[in-house]
Amino acid sequence: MRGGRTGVHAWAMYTGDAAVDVFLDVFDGAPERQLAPGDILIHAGGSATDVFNIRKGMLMVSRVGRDGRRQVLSFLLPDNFVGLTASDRYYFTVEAVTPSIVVSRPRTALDTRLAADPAADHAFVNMVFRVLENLVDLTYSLGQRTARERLAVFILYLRDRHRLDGGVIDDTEPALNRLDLPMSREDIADFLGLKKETVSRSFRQLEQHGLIERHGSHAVCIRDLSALRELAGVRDFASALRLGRPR
Amino acid sequence: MRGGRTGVHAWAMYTGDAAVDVFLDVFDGAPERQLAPGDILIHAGGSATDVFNIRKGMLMVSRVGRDGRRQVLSFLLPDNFVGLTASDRYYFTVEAVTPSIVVSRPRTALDTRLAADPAADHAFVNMVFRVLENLVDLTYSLGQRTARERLAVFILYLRDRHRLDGGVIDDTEPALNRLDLPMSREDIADFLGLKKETVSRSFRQLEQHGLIERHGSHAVCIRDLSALRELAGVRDFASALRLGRPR
DNA sequence: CGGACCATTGAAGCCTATCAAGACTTGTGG
DNA sequence: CCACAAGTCTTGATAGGCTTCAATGGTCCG
Repeated sequence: MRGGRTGVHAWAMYTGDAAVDVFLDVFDGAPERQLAPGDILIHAGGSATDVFNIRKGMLMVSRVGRDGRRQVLSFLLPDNFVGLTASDRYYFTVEAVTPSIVVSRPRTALDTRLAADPAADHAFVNMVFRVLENLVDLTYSLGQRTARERLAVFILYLRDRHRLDGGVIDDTEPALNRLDLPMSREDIADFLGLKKETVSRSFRQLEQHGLIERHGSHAVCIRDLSALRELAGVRDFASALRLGRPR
Repeated sequence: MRGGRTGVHAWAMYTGDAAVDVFLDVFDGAPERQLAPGDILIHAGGSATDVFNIRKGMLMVSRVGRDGRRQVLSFLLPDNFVGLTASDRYYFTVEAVTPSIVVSRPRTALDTRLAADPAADHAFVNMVFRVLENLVDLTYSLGQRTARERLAVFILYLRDRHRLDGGVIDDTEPALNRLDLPMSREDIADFLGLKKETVSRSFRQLEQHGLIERHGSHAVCIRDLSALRELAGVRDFASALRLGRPR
């Protein structure tokens, strides 16, 4: 088993419950691979032979249309899982945002593991459902929320994932309010269904309204957490208890 | 086992592969329930005790924010499955669009069935993955496509689901080009992340460009299928072989 | 037949995209 | 370590698409 880590995240912006995702132990002793920013881990259209687990760094899942439009589907952090599809080909691309380390296994190894252990199988299905819920949240954002609201949601998600990655339980821990944004403005834009200029402007607006403070272009500090939550409509998220959602 | 039906659909706009979703037999002999248009089958926030299978009619899955904004997540047709969540509460609402018949089972009955039969379990997980892929397609549409493009996608999805429901294999069957749209303009709008006026105008534009022909407000006829596919960017869909996607 | 609801259409406004320029970062090589 | 170059981010001006507001027209049901 892997240490005491609890995260399964996976894929979409899963932000946690404390259940141990036991199936992740299929990656114990798996070969590691290093990735530099921009390196491609999974090519859309490629044969879906392997599944992956993130060990270090940050990656990005996206889908690109042939005219170049790109929808970023999620950012991946340590302990996240990627690679499974319903068919035999990947239908998304995964690339490194920061220098990263991933481990891989043949898809069959996971299948074997899940078939042999009902508990692992159950944990796996549960993870997939959480991924689905996160994608529903993204869908709601893209379909219904304004640019500023989407950015507020994005900042809160990063905060929460940062919290879980650090193993921090206390949601009021002040250190959580300093956030790293290693991805580019364009990556954020493609995730939120906006253009990079709009993302810039929305950052500025949040700053002007006193919700955040920018430190360079790749870090922010949250100044008014509850106002940010209000703007993001945290109460409307799919998964309970995440992001400090009020009941 | 239920007849020769192949659909699993579920939830998002799943439009098919021919695999038999064996786990659906848990619904054999399950109690039926009739629903009138507007009737609520699942209330967001309610205890997630049951799972459902659609027998007749059309239903709609949505998520509503407390300020009234609503994102429709999918339309459900016969043989579709709904009701499972990662937690113990539903985080979405399901309501009838047309007069419908559904069957239900306790969630535990499904769990038991899946635990006892690896084949059923595998089929189930596979279905969930297809649902995920469909939701990714919707996400791409909401984040990247224009109003007209989204509407084109929508029409093609309905056509394909209609095809599968009717058990039609031949994609060129002319009868497929007449489509029913039982839902309201507002339902379509909330599905596509638009306003109902924009949906109306987009219908008109598609008609003016000769892609479709309107017959009243609840039926359309496809006039130029390949142009519609081009506009929709069918080639960019997640699942292969659906909607007559060119390779 | 009348009324309520839904859909369509028009006009104006707003938000985001686009185009363009300038400021800042970052990485590299001298 | 500094300087320069390339890329990225920010900011401004303008344009376009979708929304909003408003009114008309159509459809369904009592």
